Amino acid sequence: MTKENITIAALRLFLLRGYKYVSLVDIAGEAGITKGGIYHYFGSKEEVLCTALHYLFDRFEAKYQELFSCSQGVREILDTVIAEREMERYTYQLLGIRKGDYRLNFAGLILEVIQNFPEIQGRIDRNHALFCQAIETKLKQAMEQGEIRSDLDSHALAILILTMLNGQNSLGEQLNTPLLRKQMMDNLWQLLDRK
Amino acid sequence: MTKENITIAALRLFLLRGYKYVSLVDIAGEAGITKGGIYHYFGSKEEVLCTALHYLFDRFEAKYQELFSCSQGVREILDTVIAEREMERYTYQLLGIRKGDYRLNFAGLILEVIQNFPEIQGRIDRNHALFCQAIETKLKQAMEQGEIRSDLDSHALAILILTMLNGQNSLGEQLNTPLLRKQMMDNLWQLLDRK
Amino acid sequence: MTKENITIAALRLFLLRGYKYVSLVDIAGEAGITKGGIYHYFGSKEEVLCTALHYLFDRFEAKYQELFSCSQGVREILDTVIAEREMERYTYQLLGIRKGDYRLNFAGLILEVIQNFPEIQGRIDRNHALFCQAIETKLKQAMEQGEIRSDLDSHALAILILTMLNGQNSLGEQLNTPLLRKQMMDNLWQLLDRK
Amino acid sequence: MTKENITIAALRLFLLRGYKYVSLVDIAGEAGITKGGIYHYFGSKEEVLCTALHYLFDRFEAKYQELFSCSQGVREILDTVIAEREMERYTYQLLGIRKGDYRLNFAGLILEVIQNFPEIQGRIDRNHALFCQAIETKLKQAMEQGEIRSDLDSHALAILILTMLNGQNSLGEQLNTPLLRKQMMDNLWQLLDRK
DNA sequence: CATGAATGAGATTTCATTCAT
DNA sequence: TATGAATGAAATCTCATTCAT
Repeated sequence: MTKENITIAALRLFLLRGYKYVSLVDIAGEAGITKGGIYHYFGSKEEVLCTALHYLFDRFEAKYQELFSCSQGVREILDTVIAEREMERYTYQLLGIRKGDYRLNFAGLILEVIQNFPEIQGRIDRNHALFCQAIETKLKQAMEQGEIRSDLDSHALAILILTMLNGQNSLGEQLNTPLLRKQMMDNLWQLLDRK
Repeated sequence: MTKENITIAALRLFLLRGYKYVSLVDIAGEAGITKGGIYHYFGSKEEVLCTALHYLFDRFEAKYQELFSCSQGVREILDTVIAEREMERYTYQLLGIRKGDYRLNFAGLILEVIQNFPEIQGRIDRNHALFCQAIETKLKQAMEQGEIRSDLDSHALAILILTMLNGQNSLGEQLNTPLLRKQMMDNLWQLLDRK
Repeated sequence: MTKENITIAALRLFLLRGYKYVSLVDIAGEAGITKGGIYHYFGSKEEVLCTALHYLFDRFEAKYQELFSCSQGVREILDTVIAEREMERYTYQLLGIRKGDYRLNFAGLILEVIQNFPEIQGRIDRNHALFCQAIETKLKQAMEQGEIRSDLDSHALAILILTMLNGQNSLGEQLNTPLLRKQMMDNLWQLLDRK
Repeated sequence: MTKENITIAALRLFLLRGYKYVSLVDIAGEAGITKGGIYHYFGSKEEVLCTALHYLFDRFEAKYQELFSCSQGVREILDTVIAEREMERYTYQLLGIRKGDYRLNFAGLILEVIQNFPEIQGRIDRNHALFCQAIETKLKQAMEQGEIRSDLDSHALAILILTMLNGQNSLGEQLNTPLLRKQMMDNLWQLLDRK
């Protein structure tokens, strides 16, 4: 219970500011305990990071399955993921925060971690791979059922979609509005649509 | 002269490891002076960061102009930028390093800065905006000249391209190979091509 | 029962690493309980130390009596104590360890305690005094019976022997071999021998 | 200058209380600077310890040479070293303290270090070896010149003397008085004297 | 009896910053 | 200009101790 509190508090702060900008005092305060208490559950700050990211990825990966193996059409799913930023919404819900309160930065944390904590790289890569796989499977289905055009490479398409999702995080607020996301999605659909 | 040395040394290290993972001792060492000396040219570490980023963006923005206002066709330009990662290559050249030596992480630095240094956000947004503008102008031209289809919104397209570029940075090595980048580019062209 | 377990576990670790290098978690682990449990039997870590040392000294002092009041000649007893390091052997047996497993450092623990825990100094001094007394009594007997020369001061001799025993502990392995100990003993006998 | 100040301050405190009982704040205070300043000269607390011990041993070893290669007779030298505790007196002088101010515990520090800092063990062993060598050489000379009896093993004798010196440190004040030390020395001379 | 959660004081270490020279 | 000494705040981490259960 307390361990999960700490994990979630840490995750919230790491996503908000980045690993190096969050101190154990911050985490302890957010989790409602004291600094030393964290060491009852974790051996080091880095272990908190690992646990937090594994926690997040476990849930993300279940969420990917749920999203892409449902019976909805590809268009609806992509709308949910790209235009409505479902993963971001889900993260807020997971961490128990309302969207207006904080501005999370998932991509930033991942990039910080990738550069400086080699031992978590494997998990990040696996997460990316699972996400691609989920999209790709759905795309293949859709191609077989004539829902989208079938002369494109489904693997490359899946990566393109992942790339777009990651790229959205780097944009400032002016370039990341609901309207613009919807237009990007429309463009993507122009590409996929079977005419 | 010394100031530019420091700026470039700092930029190299910031891109390599992220702002918080680089100390002034590191920068001084890389620039061939001592820690105290940095304070002759800069008032604080944050000022070094600002200067370095402005330095980089100044050159980036000139580079955008050069890339997108040349007489080449859109396809060739996008190939250069997306598949061949021209901006990355250019950064290496600017900092006097060979590509094999280091692995830069532009997106990571930007996201770190966006989260924690509000005063540089403006410049980042401007940089994004200028990049979009350059693409957009080129796209409009191409539409007028019948080089690409003209029924798409050029602004949204430009943002889509920027998003893809940013997103590439977040991918691990397995998902960011020359071949995959080429396939992504092919997919993009399927969308743009006037059939 | 449990209390003696803890006492012995603590003694083992203190002798092995020194008081400050042993944590209550270590002791609890060695004793097969948890940290909190120690506080049922002891009021503080320092109390564990005191108890452990008193435990050791109680047995040491009984051992001195046994060694020096037996009917063996002085030479044999000194051989046992100096050349064969009987007290060390006895300590291993007391703590239930085989000699190869660990390398105890009795002198180190005593010196650490002497410097930093004044309240146990009395017991250490008493232990030294009892040891001296036991030797001295035996020496006097041997002088009366013409076993050793009788023109030396028995008190000073006893202290000299104690000093040698203490000093052996400080030596590295190269200067503390069975052969060298035997030679030291021979030299000592040259001094004592009635010619 | 400052570095030597820190080294000496640290040495003083380490000898007084033991490594683990001395904090960097203590050392900094004793040296007249602040905690952080120590890291200008030393990479870690352990490095301070190493430097301090090497500093001490360098001077000790020079002192051994001086003591044992002078033209005085063996008896006088041993009196100086054993009965008058010359090395202790010299240590006080080296660290700039008067004997009454502190009670140094050289043997305790050495034993703590031997157990817990393997990388300095070599130096300690070398120090012991050099000390033995110096005594042994002097003893051999004295045997040749008929100053002491020549039928004893000079190496074993040297170790016996070293052992006595080390052992003295472990004794409480009641067993380590000038008078008792003098008597121990007399006993030793009974052994060495050519009759 | 015993556990495990939690605290809080203190330890080592890092590092941006200042300043005399 | 530039250096190197020094500071001080803050970060990570350790651990004896307390206490509810």
